[in-house]
Amino acid sequence: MQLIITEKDNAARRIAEILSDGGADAERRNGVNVYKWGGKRCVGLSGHVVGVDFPPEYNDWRDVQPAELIDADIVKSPTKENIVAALRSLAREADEAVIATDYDREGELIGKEAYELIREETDVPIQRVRFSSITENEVKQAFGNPDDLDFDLAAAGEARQIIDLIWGAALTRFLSLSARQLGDDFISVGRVQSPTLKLIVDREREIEAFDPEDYWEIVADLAKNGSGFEAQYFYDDDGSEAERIWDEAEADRVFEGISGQESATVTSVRRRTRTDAPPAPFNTTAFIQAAGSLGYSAQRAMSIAEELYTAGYVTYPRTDNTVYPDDLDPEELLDAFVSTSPFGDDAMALLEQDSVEPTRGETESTDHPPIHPTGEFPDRNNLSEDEWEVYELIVRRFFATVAEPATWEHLRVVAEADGAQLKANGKRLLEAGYHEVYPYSSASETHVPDVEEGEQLRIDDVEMEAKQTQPPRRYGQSRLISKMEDLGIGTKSTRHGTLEKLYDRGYIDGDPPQPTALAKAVVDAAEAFADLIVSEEMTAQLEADMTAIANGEATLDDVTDESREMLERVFAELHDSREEVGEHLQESLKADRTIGSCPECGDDLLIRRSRHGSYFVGCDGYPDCRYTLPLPSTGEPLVLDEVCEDHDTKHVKMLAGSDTFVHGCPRCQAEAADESEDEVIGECPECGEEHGGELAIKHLRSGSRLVGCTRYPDCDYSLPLPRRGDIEVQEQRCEEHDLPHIHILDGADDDDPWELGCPICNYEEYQARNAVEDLEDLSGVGSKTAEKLSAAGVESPDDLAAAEPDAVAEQVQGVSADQVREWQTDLEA
DNA sequence: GCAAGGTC
Repeated sequence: MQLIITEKDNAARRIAEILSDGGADAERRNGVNVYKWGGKRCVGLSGHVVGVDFPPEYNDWRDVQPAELIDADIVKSPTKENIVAALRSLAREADEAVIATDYDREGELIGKEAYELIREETDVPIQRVRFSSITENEVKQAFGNPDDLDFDLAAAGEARQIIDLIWGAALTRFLSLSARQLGDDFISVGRVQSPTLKLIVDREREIEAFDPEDYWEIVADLAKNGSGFEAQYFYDDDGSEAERIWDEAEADRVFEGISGQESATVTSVRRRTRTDAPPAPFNTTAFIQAAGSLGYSAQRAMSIAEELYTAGYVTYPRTDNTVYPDDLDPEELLDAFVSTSPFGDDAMALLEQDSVEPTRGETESTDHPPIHPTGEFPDRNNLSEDEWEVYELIVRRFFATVAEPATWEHLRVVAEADGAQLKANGKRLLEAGYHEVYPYSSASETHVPDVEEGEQLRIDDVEMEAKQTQPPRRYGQSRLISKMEDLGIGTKSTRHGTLEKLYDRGYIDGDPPQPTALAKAVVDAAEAFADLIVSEEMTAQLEADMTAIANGEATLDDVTDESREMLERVFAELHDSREEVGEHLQESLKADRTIGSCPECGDDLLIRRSRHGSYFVGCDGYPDCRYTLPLPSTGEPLVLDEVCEDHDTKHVKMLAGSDTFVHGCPRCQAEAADESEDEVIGECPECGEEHGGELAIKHLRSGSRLVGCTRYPDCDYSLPLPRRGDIEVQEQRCEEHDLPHIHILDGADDDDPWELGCPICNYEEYQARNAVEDLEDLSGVGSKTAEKLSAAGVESPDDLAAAEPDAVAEQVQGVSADQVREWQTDLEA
């Protein structure tokens, strides 16, 4: 039997299809898909299935000096047990193996990992095939000319793994230990995350150091016949054009001069035609950027693209390539859209062009094509709105890459008034070209009328605007990702994840991301003692070393030994500064948690964590001062820059994924609760009859509101109410529970309140909805299936776990008993 | 529990 190994299941399926001429069957082994036909088996890995780490005796951070990690052994162990087991068992049945992982460095290393696992089972021949895209031609060609694994290239990848682990782990542990941050809140550094963080911190430093300067600009409204347009004053500044006037008296003088004139005389008219080339095919970075301008975060854009890829609608979304491969026939792909809505007309128009010649970007690589639609067309109803919007972006980008350039007419008019020059730049779209099919890049025109030299233009109005120079802008997420690409740090698959990591570590917050005091302290410390780890130079050096290993000019040991020596020197320096570094980090951690000063003793008011893990606001003077304020029980608190004017206290935001909300000033929240009175609305269903408990609308000091029993804490019956909006009790009462209906006014539109209805009914509906949503979250239960299940009485994961598989299969069309058993196994896990 | 790199 011949065993074929690919990097992912998707590639395994497609290669099996090609090599078997569509005759392959799929079976499962250890939960892994295996495709079989004739004497062949094809299995997909899931990227790396083994990982590097230190031996277990190095696991205790307190027991091991961080520097000891530098010379510690490094062991490889399976990270995907089921796949490794499937591979081993297939290997025992094989009499030859072929490695068909991606055609790049990491693919070669993943191939070597598979090679070593197979070698532990058998000594059958193992070959390597390489192809740059999974098409019939390329794949058959590659399998007809197998080669050997490139162990030097794989070793280059291993050197990276080792260096990243040693530097990252040793320095991360050092900083975490020095600041006594050992729990979930450890302080991390790494070859990619730290230079990225430094980009953000450096920009913030520029913004903080920025000293704004005053300047003035003068704009005149000119008119020819009835047609008005704006023209801006400019002057010659050492051969270049300048609009900003730095001296107020000078600005006044120019302003008065122009204002005293009735008209301006045209001194020059220049017309130019400019072509505006269509964009290059999408690589990951360009895609993230385009999705970013539609409002998607980098992470969200990638996760939608991955779903579209898994569903078969778009190609692999992780790619650097910006040149379509030869085997992509653009006309054939356009054809696939001709009969679809809403793309049919555009596809037809593109096919009618004289030629369909795609644009080419700068990077051509061998692993995956640029992101483009596959031609498999989704049913719009099966996609969420976001998925559809991103799909449309990818389709339209493909359209744009095969469309004609746009042409613009630029018209520049200069007129003179009182010796001052005024300019107007007009822009008119002559040929829309690719803009017809790609509405995402701006095609807006600026109107300037046709004029001739010597013509008089009426001056309708003149304005002088006082302005200030602005600090540089913070980098947005997609800007950071393209900056990372420019600097060569991270990869197409990891850059968006690195940003996510910086958020998780408490280094940045908000969008555009803003660094915390901790982030600044980490960058300070690294700059002082381990400059390399915050510099893109580390990656550049590593790349050069890896190239040398791949070319056989250096060995893995040469490179890793040298790197170990450099890190030894870093630790020699760090040794004496451990306390100083730790103190600086701790001060910054405290600054990030400080919201103001204590109203009772004036000490710092901090966000603290109780022994049970819940957050609250407490005084730094504890135990002498016992002032506290509660915080909401959901989410992680984040201190905002915004300050409450009444209490000189910073606002707090609670981060809880999609339930994130701004709590505001904790003192205001507590005071509002103290001043509010409970409003009784009915009898407590739990203890009303027996003890006379009543239900009341209550405001808690933590900012939450609820309908709860007046006998609390003897009776803890309660129903949650929304955190925001005015609560309005209605006349209308619920017949079943004898409680008044409730409306929530969010202030935006008082005529259209949120009609909550009876609080008990509302809460019951809310719970039922949540249960069905939990059902949908189970892998394999789509929203349609969840609907059908709940119609059959299976309304929550608990119901499903308790259900009789055969009975469910009988009641719900399209669901088998085996399927139900599989869900039940997942539920137990 | 540390990194970065694959993949889901």
